[in-house]
Amino acid sequence: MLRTNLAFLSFIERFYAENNQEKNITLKSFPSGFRFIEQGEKIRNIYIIKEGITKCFISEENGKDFIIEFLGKGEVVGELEVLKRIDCLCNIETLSEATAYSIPDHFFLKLIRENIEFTEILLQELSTRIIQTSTRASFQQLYTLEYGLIKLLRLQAEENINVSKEDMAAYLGISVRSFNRTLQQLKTKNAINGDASLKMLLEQLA
Amino acid sequence: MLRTNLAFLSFIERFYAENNQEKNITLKSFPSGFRFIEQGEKIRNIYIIKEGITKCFISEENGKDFIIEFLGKGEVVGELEVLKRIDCLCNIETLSEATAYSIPDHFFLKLIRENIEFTEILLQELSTRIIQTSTRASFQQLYTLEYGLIKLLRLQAEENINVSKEDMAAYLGISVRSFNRTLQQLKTKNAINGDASLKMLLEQLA
DNA sequence: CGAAACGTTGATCGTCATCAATGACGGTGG
DNA sequence: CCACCGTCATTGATGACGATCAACGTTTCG
Repeated sequence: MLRTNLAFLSFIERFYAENNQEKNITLKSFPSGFRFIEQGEKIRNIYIIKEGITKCFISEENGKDFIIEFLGKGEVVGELEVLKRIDCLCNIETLSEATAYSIPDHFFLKLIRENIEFTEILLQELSTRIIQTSTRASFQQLYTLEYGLIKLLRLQAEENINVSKEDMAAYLGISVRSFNRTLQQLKTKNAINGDASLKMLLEQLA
Repeated sequence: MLRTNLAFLSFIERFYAENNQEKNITLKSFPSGFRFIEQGEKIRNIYIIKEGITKCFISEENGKDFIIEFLGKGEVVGELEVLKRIDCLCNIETLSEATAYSIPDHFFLKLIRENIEFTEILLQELSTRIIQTSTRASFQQLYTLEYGLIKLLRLQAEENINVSKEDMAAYLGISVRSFNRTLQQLKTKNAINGDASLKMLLEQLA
C-alpha cells in the first residue's frame, strides 16, 4: 500500500549531484498536509519524492474521495499528465513533512528521449502501477469489505506505517463510520487467526 | 471500454513489412473463444493485436471473474509480464476470430533499448492504461451499480460494439442475474433521459 | 496559587431504518 | 435446452441521530 521506488530515487539523486549544472532539477520542501498537486489543474513539473509520505487520491463529484495509493521514497507523480498532456487526474497531498525533486516537463521528456536508463526505470514504475491498480480493483470489486479490510491491515502491519483512519477508509472507498464498524465486526468475530502482529494492530484500532 | 492503439499497430505493421528479415515477428491467428494467455503461466512472447476483439480478465480464487478491459486493434498484451519477469496476471481470450503479431520477449526488450519511437508509443500505452484503470476503480468503488451500468451502456453505445451479457456483467464485477436485474430497474425507473442511442440499447437488452 | 468544576470539541459507538446487491428456486417462453 | 424473470429471503453496506468518553483548556472558588 505504500509504494516506493528506490531505483528511481538513486538515479535522480546521482543525476542531481552530477549533471545538474543547468539547474533543471530543484529540490522542494512541503509541510505536512500540503496539497502540491491539485486535481484538474495544469502541471508543468513532475516530482520525485525524496523523503516523506504522500497520498494520491481522486475526488469524485459526489464528494467522496478514493485513495489510489500512498507514495513514498522514489515515487514519481505528474508524469502521466506530462506524457499525455492532460490536466491532473488526482490530488497529491503530503501526510508528513516531505521533500521532492521537481523536474520541468520539457526536461522530463528530454530525459526519456536521451537516457535509456531513466526510461527503463520509468517503464518499470508504470508497469508496477498497472499491476497493482488492476489487481486491487479486481479484488475490491469481487470480495466483501471484510476481506478488503483484512488485506489492508495486513499490508499495513507488514510495512509498519501508520495512516489515519480517515485515510484507510478512503483507501477502501468507504466512510469512517463504515470503517470503524467493520473493524469492530472483525474483532468480535475473531476473524483473524494466527497472525500476531495483525491481531495487535486490530486491538489497537478497534 | 474497448481500448485500441492505432499508433502501435501501424508501427508494428511497418516494422513487420520492412525490418523482419530475421523473422522475429510472426503473425498468428486464433479462433473465437480461444484463450491464448492463461493466468499464472509463464510467457515468452508478447502479442500485438492486429484484428479482432479480446478480453483481458482476472479469475479470482472465489471463482469470480473481473474483466480488466476489452482489447482491440493495436493493443499489446504480455508486456508487463516480460518487463517485470513475472507470471501472467490475467487471462486473454478472443471474443471473435483474431490475429496478432507475436514478438519474442528478448526482441521486445531489444526494441525498447534500441528504438525510441517504439518506447514512446509503449509509454503512451502504459500511461493510458493507468489512467483508465485508476479512474474506473475509483468510479466503481464510489458509485452504485446503477451508475456503473449506465456508464457502461453509454460507452458501449458510443463505440458501437456488442459484448455478451456475461462479459458485461464480468466487467462490472457482478453476476448475470444481477446484471439483468439492474437493467430492468433502469428501464422501469426510466432513468435514462435524453440520449436516444442509449435508450435503444437498453430496450434491446432488457 | 492550586484544585475542582465546567464547557468545548472531536472521535467513537449503539441503535434503527433503509438501501444495495446477492443467491436460490421455480416458472415461462422461445 | 437455455436464457430470462418473478419472487422471497438474506446479506452487505450505509446514513442518521443521539449517547458516551476522553482530551484539553478555561473558569471559578477555597
